[in-house]
Amino acid sequence: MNFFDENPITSADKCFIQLRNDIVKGSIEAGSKLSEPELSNKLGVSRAVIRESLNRLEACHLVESKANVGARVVALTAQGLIELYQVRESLEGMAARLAAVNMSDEEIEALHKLLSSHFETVKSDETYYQEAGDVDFHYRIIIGCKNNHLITILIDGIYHLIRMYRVQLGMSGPRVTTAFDEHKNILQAISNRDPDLAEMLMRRHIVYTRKSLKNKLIV
Amino acid sequence: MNFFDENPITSADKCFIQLRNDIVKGSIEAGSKLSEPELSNKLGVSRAVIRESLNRLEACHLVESKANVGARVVALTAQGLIELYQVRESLEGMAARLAAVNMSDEEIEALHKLLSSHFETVKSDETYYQEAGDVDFHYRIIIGCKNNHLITILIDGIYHLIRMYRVQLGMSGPRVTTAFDEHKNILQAISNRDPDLAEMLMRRHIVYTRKSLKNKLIV
DNA sequence: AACTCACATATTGTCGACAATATACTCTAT
DNA sequence: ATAGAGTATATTGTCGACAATATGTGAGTT
Repeated sequence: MNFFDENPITSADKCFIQLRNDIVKGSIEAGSKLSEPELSNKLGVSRAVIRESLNRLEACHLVESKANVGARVVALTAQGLIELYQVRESLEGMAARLAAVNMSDEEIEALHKLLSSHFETVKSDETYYQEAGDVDFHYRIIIGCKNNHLITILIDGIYHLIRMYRVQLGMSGPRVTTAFDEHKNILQAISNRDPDLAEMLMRRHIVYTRKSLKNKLIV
Repeated sequence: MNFFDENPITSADKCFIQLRNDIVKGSIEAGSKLSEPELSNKLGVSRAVIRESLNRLEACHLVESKANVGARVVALTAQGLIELYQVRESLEGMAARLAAVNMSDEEIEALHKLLSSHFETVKSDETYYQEAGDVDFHYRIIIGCKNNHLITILIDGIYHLIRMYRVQLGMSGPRVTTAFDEHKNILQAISNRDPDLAEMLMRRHIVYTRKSLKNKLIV
């Protein structure tokens, strides 16, 4: 029997992750066409592998494809950003609600420590917080909700699209410290096992973020 | 130039729809293995087409697959049902909220008429309402929210899984008339352009439904 | 009898080729 | 010169075959 049950990573997995990173990062630019033969050459795999990767990318809303025409990277639009954040508000609000009930005391304790360490970093370096810290905080609450459907939809489904908007529109700025306080309050509600308040605060937090993004989107 | 821009349906599309129906209906039973060669023979298409269909079914959470092992139809569990309905509560609540703002007066008027016709049917035949009427009501509100992300996640993503639970666990019974009243109240809130109330009523409606399902699930 | 290891079988992963469809181009007619 | 039709090219959709991995079977050992 194998002790190390390491899950095997297929070519399609690697291609999918590679392409996903390139798209989020912008190396493959938003709205551009994804030619199967071209990618096949570039990545050194067969078209079958590329096609499977593209299907998965479509499932997480990073590409759109039409039959007999092909796949394109999604376009980043103001409307799309708003719609995405409305979905996020809804789902992460529910995640916070469930986390207030389902997170273990250990997880909550660990999250307190994470926020403390963020506080130290915030004072010295603003950028770190926005790029990794915020993501990490939300990530832990999503995991803490213990609802596998919700986790899948958020992490596999829309998380990377959110990252794509953040990376390519360059999120950072004056919201850093206020966002930090909002995180603190959300965690407090979860610590108090108050689902209603946790959901409300998370939704407000996301609405605020959306509004601040909207301002910057004079693209 | 073609006048009728009918979108071409590929073999993979047809297979996907066929398999989806069979899974929802239970012809392919929950939890069973989906063998690629077997399906390939049965449906008379190549494995490539089957594989693409299976990938799409995985994207709507109707099958789960492991690398080098294969795909299985999802199992229907009490826990899964609860998780699914929590997601539904969150997303359809948001849909109702947005519908209160974004639905056109014409759409609202049409929905009033739909409910009236349901009322007639409810009095004579209970089953119709639960199977088609309820679905149709929710469907129209989802479309009415005008948020394409939300629409995609609900319709393409989890709608059919909900149907699968409903069909295979046999939903019907004493909730018919109370559910009808709840629909009426939700629509009233939307008519009044009251997003907060619309969301709250929709969420309650779904929570009630979940609880009544949970009672029947002594499976 | 139960366990382990090796082998045989079946299934999934990947590939290259052909068919069907869409796109780009050229040539003609107005 | 422009619009349209027809052809040429390229891309996507589908297929069958081979390679890699997992599953099932049976012999051999304790």
